[in-house]
Amino acid sequence: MLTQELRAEIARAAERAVASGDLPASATPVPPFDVEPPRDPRHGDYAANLALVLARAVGRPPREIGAAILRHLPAPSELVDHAELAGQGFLNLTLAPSCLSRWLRRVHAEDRRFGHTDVGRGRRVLVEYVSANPSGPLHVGSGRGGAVGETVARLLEALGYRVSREYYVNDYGNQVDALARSVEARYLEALGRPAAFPEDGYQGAYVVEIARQIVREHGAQLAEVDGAERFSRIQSIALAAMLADIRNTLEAFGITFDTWFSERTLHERGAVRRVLEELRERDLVYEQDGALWFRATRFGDDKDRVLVRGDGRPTYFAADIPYHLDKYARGFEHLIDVWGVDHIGDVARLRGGLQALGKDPATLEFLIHQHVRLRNEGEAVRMSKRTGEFVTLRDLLGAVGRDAARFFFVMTSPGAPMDFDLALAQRRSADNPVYYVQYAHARICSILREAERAGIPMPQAEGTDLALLTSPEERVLAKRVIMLPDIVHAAGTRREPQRLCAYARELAEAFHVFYTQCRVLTDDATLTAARLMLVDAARRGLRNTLDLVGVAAAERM
RNA sequence: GCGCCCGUAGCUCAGCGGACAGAGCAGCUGCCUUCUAAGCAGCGGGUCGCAGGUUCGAGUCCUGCCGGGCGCGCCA
Repeated sequence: MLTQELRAEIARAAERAVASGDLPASATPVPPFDVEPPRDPRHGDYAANLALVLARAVGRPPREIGAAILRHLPAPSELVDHAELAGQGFLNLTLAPSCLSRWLRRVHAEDRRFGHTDVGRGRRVLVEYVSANPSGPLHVGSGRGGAVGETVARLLEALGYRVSREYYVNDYGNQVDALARSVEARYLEALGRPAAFPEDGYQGAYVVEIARQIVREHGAQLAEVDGAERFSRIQSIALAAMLADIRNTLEAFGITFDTWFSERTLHERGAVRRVLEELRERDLVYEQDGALWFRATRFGDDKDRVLVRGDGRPTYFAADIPYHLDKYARGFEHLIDVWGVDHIGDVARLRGGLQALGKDPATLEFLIHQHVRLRNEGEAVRMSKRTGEFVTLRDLLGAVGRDAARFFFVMTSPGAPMDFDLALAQRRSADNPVYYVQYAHARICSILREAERAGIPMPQAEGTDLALLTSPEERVLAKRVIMLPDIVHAAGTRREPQRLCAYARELAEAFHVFYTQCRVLTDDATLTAARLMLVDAARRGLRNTLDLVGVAAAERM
């Protein structure tokens, strides 16, 4: 990362200042400090706050410290053209032309890997997301979880982690039982037989559709078999149908999971029972009112939690503990659960359950995303899964397309509730920020096609004089492109995928401004070569950013 | 009542303890015989919910309050 190079350069200057007696020894070891682009372009390309950070420890005014560091900072150098002391003690740096050139060449050399780093060092991370109950089609809230989870997974891969994507299938318990009873009733109805539709049943048309599918494939045959057997067979058919639908929808959304983990298997192979026994041995459970309770309050939860109900059936929580133990057992060092806000109350108990069994809470992380409020021309769209009146993720994809949906879901902070206005997103117009970014990419591709048509060869990294790129528009574009590694690092380590969308927009803006000010294909062959390399670097930066968000980098629009 | 999250321009939202708080939309004004006008340039628009505190420095961190959302089940 460029900021790391600059940070190291400034830290070395501070060390030299200490060595020469210009700064007291208390300035070393050099503490962490920020190097970032200032808001005001008059403050240079990057600003460092080391002098301000050191003021307290050194006991001297920041400007005095900054002046001492500045005296030992070589400039002009290959990295920094010039540096100046400003404001309360900022060191404002202007990058050397050779620095921009070197990084632009790096963009070409690394191509699809530009922006990637290796802070993860191959550590294994499991990202679990979506994990919606297979009792109905995915709704738009799952779309947000999917987009956020997928982008976080891609960010972590770009940071050098080995990432696995997992969907936890709740194929056990009340909800899938209700699904099976609903399908069973519709099946019997379809055969013209009397059937009472269950009170807690799912009303949606998809239930009728699954019932029809069973009629097509099995006729009346299943109606003849014994009740328990029939229920079980219908349940597995219904489950398979729902999961196929969910999987297809997610694939259309650009998301593919490595693992679909079945909750049922945890019960069947005794993993739930073993965890209960272990908790009992450690005296972390007690019986009350016929139920088995976990002493969650010992681990920071605000009340104890039921593991086994009075009727002997384990709760969802009881299976969640062995599920997460299984993740660790499979070799993952760090777990990220991307959950909807409706599960926020379950975080403390799961954290407590795993802590009780010796797992380090720091290795289990929750990324909670808030609700999506659907709107149509500003008016709220009512949704209810039970009555079947809701907008599915598939509906959304059909209406606004995958690119707009992915970009919109990632664009806002996961922690803030978001409004998704269907009518607005359906208007395929400039209102939509995703087009602004895609359009920049398409324009670059158009220039490259035009260059090819005119027989202008793509410049080679060696022999192209990038020092010709001196106008403000060219420098801003170059600087934005080479920021990508820092952006990916911040977005990934802080789990703030929305930074990618903000950056994509800024990079596109820098290109559009450049485009209106600077002509790429000119009679000047050396300038043309330099600008071709610049826009080709911008193309790679935009494409790599959009790849992380899951949005297509359109070559024509 | 308790817990978590959110309060930033008319609307939807960005904003990494740093310098004069930004974008898009909406409104108004200009710019296409030249690589895509899905673009660019400009004009307006703010007590960053309120009050304290920490800090050289707070929209950002801490505390309290106000407003909103979600959760607080032997549902998932």
